[in-house]
Amino acid sequence: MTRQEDYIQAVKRFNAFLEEKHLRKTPERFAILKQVWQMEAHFGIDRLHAALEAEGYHVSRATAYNTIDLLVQCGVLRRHNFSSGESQYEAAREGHLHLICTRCGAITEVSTPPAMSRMLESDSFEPFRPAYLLAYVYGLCGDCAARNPQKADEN
Amino acid sequence: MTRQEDYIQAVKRFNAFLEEKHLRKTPERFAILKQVWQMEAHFGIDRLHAALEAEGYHVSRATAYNTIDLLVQCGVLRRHNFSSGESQYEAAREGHLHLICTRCGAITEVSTPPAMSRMLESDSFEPFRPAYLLAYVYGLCGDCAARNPQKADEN
DNA sequence: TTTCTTGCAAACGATTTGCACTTTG
DNA sequence: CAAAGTGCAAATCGTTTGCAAGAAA
Repeated sequence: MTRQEDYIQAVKRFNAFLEEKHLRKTPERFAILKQVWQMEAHFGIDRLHAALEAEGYHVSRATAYNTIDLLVQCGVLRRHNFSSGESQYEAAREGHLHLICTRCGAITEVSTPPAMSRMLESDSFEPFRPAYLLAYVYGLCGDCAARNPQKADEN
Repeated sequence: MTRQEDYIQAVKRFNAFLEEKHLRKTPERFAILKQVWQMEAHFGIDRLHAALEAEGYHVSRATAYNTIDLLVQCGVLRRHNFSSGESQYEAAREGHLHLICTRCGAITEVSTPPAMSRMLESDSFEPFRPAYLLAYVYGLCGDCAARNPQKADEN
């Protein structure tokens, strides 16, 4: 699926969500959704807000928070609370997880091993009904591991 | 391994860590580690701090933060940033993941499917050297799913 | 005695909230 | 029109920081 197709799906889904919940379709909400698709993989509210301003489109921070929240609720975005600081968002797509270096904080993405994805489809968690999975592997990135040949800080 | 044995291991590990990093073995640090072992599964700094006060042991919030941080670094504790609010901590133990209800926020733990644990031992992430995994499955808990027979909010 | 720690309180920063004004349905 | 959404600024609240006093090494 292309980025463009993804975006169209996202708009559809957002529309459906707003209708189902009897929420209003304001221009701000769709402007934000559009901007979200122009952002790099991970972004915080601040960068999103700045990007909108840069395009000459002004929305209040409060509205940005509100809308992003709706986008997370309807499954278009995923929220990551990496370090305790700004939350990071990214377009929802399955099949990838985050490798987080405990020494330098670098975050890289890799595709999810199939065993892991399969897990979600099974009934392993009855009566819990899984929708999506967020997984974070902590350890040392290649660079830090090279600098510190002994072993990881944690385990 | 019993809770008691776990605690002894944790103290050992913390000691080794402090020595290796040339950090000091203050009574506050060990009092906090001890209290951590009396807490329920998940706790935040506030509850930890209150529990210490209740036992008549006073440490400043700053020290609590500092020590908890060291305990996370040395692998005795894991930090979870669930909702954007207070971080939650728990004693490190492998083999379990969190089910998070997107409707009511309830969090339950289940043991990790073996396929997932195995993943960590493989070289799947070279050159990244994995130490531990945190995984969160989002969806509807049994109760919320029952109340909302259609489907999950997100996917 | 040197350096690390602690406690306290002030500073920070991300997120939330209250309220008057618009806008959607 | 009624109800919801927006912008703004003030309020929250978890976490961090600066600094003087106290302990570990």
